[in-house]
Amino acid sequence: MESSTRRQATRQKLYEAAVTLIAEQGFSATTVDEIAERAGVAKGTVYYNFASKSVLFEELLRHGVGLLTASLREAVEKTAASGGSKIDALDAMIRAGLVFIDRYPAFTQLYVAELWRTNRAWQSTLAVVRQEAVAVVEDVLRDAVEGGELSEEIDIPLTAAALVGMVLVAALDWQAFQPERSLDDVHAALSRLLQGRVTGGR
Amino acid sequence: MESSTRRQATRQKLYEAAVTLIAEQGFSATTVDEIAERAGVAKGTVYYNFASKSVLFEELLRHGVGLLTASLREAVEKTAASGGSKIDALDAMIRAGLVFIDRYPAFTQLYVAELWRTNRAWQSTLAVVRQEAVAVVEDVLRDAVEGGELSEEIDIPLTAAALVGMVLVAALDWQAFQPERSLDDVHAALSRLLQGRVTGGR
DNA sequence: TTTTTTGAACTGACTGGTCAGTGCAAAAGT
DNA sequence: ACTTTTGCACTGACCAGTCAGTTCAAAAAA
Repeated sequence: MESSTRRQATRQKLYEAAVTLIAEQGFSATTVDEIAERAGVAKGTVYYNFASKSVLFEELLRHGVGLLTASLREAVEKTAASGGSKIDALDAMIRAGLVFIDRYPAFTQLYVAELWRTNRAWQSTLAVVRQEAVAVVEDVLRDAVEGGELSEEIDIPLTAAALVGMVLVAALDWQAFQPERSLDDVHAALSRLLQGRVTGGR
Repeated sequence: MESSTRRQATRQKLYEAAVTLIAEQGFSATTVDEIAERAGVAKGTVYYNFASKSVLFEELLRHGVGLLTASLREAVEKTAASGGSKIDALDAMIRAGLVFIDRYPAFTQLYVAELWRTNRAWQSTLAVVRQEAVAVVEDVLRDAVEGGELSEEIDIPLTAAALVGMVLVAALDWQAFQPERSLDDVHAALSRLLQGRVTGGR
């Protein structure tokens, strides 16, 4: 419907306004009035589209992680389609992660800031979407072990977490403290670490 | 004398109260009343000891990162004293980082949540203490390159950031989503990644 | 007509920060 | 010895301001 797309557009504007404000200030410090103003809509519109400030935030989280997950999956599929190894798929995911963070730095920032918090209303939502994203990495690691590309000794959940952390923190640090570097620089450094070309690797 | 230690003890109690509350709820969502109550002092005492809620938080950040930095440095020195290589020093720092996060999970959580935020009062403070901590890692990497243990091609700032991220995220994920794992498990997984024993490493 | 948005007024709960006053141990005064 | 003063550390009621959420009549799309 036409009506549906109009609402959709309004919601999108609210997402974009909320994500930057919350990334900068945090959830509690961001007021609904600010979000409405930045989105260029009336306050009433916020409450017409979302039941509450928390609900807006939760849907924003789902929306954002959905984009990331799709992007990671796409990277894996493309690698497979062009006959790459599982290690190539891991490398492609690193790049996809960097591109995502480069495109949506505010979302990433906010995600990291909230992920490990406890006692928050959206904690369970967050645990679910996190698992969806991490699972993509874990699946590739698992396939790589089964295919003999990786040692059977590796600890899949922990290694996946470490890889995600490597990308996440390197990218955020890049944006915040070394913005002059290029995406390729960052990718090269991470790739090197992944492939054991930092510490000799025997 | 006596008075000074009394103040010190009160400030310590306030740090401990603030760190868990802010880690759970975030800075803005945590009220000064809550901090005072958890510390077992009156609200006025908070303002007797700290100029404002923000100042309390800033000093808390300095205090905590100071502990971490000291711990990392100690790990490096011990390795050097027992004749270990620079790679051994890196590994020892990984463990020291894990031990720190295990001991002060709330602080770590709060640090990560605030580190990449912009437009916050304590942003500059945070940039300074971050650099102090990261510099310890960078120094070891630099020594390792000079000593020929690491390739000259590695990008020291980016690799340092990636290593820190690897430890940080793996540890927080361990605490939040896989608490049944042991510190040794996590250390082993990270060690393997560092030493290129995940992706064959040729 | 129906859906969506507007925008301003209002409420009630909550919060950072203030300040006059309390308790008390050590120093000063006698 | 004993009284008085000093000032540090702490207290908690209080205030002025803020914010999420509500309401609603009217306008603007579609």
